[in-house]
Amino acid sequence: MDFDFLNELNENQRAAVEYTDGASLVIAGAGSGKTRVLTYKIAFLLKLGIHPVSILALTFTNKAAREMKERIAQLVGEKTARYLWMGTFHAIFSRILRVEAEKLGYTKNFSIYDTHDSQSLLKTIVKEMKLDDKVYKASALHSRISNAKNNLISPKMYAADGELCKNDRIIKIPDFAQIYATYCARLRSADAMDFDDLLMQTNILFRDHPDTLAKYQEAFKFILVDEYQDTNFAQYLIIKKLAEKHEHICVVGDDAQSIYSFRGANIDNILKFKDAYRSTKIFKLEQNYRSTQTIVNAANSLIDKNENQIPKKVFSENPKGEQIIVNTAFTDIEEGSIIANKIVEFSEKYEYGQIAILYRTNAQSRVIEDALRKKAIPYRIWGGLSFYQRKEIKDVIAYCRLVSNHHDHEALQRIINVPARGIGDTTLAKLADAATAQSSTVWDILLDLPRYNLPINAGTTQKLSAFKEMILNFSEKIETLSAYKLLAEIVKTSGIIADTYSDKSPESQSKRENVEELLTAVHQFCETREKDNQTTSLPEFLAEVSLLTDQDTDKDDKTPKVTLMTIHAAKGLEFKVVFIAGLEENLFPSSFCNTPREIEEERRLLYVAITRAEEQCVISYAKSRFRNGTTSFCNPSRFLENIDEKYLDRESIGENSSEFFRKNDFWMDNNRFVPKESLPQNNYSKKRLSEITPDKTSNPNQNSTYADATTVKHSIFGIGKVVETNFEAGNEKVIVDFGAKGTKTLLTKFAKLEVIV
DNA sequence: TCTTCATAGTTTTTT
DNA sequence: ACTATGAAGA
Repeated sequence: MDFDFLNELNENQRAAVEYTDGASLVIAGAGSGKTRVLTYKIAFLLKLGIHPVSILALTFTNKAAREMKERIAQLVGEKTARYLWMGTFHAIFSRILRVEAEKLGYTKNFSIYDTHDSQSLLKTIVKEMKLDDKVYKASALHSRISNAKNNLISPKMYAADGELCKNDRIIKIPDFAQIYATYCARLRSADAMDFDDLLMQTNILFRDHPDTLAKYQEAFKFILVDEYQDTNFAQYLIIKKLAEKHEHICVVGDDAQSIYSFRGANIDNILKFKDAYRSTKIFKLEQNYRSTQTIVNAANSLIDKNENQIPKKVFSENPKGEQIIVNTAFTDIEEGSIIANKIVEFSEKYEYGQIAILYRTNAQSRVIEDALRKKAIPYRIWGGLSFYQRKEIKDVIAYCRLVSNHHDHEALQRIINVPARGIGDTTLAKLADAATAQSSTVWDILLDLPRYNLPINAGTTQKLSAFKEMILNFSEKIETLSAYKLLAEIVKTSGIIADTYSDKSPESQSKRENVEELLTAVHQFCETREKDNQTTSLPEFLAEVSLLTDQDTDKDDKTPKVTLMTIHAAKGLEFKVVFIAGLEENLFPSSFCNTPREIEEERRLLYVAITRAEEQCVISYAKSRFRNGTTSFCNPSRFLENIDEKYLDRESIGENSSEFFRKNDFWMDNNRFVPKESLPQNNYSKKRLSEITPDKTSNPNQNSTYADATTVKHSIFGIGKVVETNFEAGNEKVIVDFGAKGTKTLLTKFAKLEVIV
């Protein structure tokens, strides 16, 4: 047998890979080849003859699962790798829950409520209970419920817990337990689970059905868990139960990279792993292959300031490398410009694709984007508003959900009047009230509308009936049509995007394209499943798509681009050059942090950010920043003091900031400081000025960001030349000649144009 | 009932 | 800045 690939591992890595006797904990420092150990271990097991379906490998994101599967496929072949149980906790256990749904009182087509659905449901409940929605905020309630579920506290247990209820009274939400109970009841009647249910219901399944548990214990001979430091109690317990029989469990993680406690992740899971599994053997991977010595040492000097951690000494034998550059900017806008300039400088040595800009919050991306666009630096953003969160996509998905599960109330509520068909809020409220009164669902009311004698006029009754018939008609085709064909029919006959055909605005255009993109995705789904001789019904597509929240749009554009993303999203990735922006108090660490424990997590977050860099790391902060509608002054982050000064190179202090401040040479525009000259070739001051005092009589081009005849690139239309620009109601419009693709009018705030130099 | 306009409230990180 | 809700007009 061919085990040559093991030679690519160092001694510790290899030991971890080859150990298959009992439980093992792999403590893997940043860049120490954690993923490699995991993939090779799975490949090793497969080559030993273990059948892929008896290996369960759990990852933190869909992307991680996908990539790991690809790498394993390279080692053992695609045909074998395909059968691995590999995916996120949520994806894997939703699969199992669909199979076992009836045991828990759900159907196999249960809906999955996303965060938005959950909060919308909570709002309804708060309203129904006539509580103050300012005291009972949906987001706060939801995170509380999420917390409870992740700790496996059911509504009953919650209500019975004196401590918890007393605490609720103290923070003035005494009715929380009741809300929680109603929320769960509503989910159940809608035949829906929220994200946290996927873990909680799995636990209930395993608790109440020992035979089922035994079946999966037997099935999964080997269990591997990636990013174990970020598991919560519900996940811990699922693993514990599944692994009980064979204790062939291997978890990999790094306590120094635990950054998801806000989601219930419990760092104790990794710190106390050896207490949970008595046979535990611990492997430590301490050699960092990714980064320069300077970067590793700087990161170490930072993380040393944390009290709670497993002792380890990560080291690098790579070249010493450059120092970490620290830049100070006067404003957030200038920060963006400094970063853009630096990228231009680096671009002689590095490709854009090797550069990443990381930040604490998504909101920070905007100014950076602006700066990059000015310099014509191509970039792509990860996260933010993802494809599946767009209105039109959510609408289409809601149709699918209602078609496969008539009791999905959030879906029904969303689309009963999309497109407008004369069924307004009042009518829906009448239906919903009746449903609550009958303790059934709106759909049940619709099925037998005349019987309930609701005060709804004949016209509306007719419309409701038509809607019901339409959905029923779709539902009838679930078995006979593929997901693609059915979805195409839904899009066509429901008229969701009908109005966008008559409208030539870029918004409608992009709506249509997004829906078409979704159709392409379904098409691909069907094709792949057909190849594997699997069925391709709509509910099956839905089951997959409900958990595909982000970053599935890897449009295979070949052009190298600078990557922008939050640090959380960057976990597990690496880049030659990493910029970390916004190192300011109240931003990083976030102002939401109060306890030392929370500060430690933020410090770990910066540790994660720094250790993404292979060769160059550039940190920056601004002295003033536009946030929440106002400009506020900020102080440099305390974490800057935490990094040993000898690894830092503080550049360009005051070079073009404080001086300008002194000279008063900046615009104070809408409470925002805009340095006049600090940005090379910038048009900000002009642009801003034009926005305050739109002057239609003057030549509009003078105010524009895009001069006439500028060559620009549009993601869809390609390369074109600017013909005309103007401002209308503060919106910048450009007319661009795309040659063969025609001349288009674009709103610059929607169309992301790149300036081509 | 739908559309438009105005106002208010809110912004950490994600499956 | 941006969205989400509410009020007024069509």
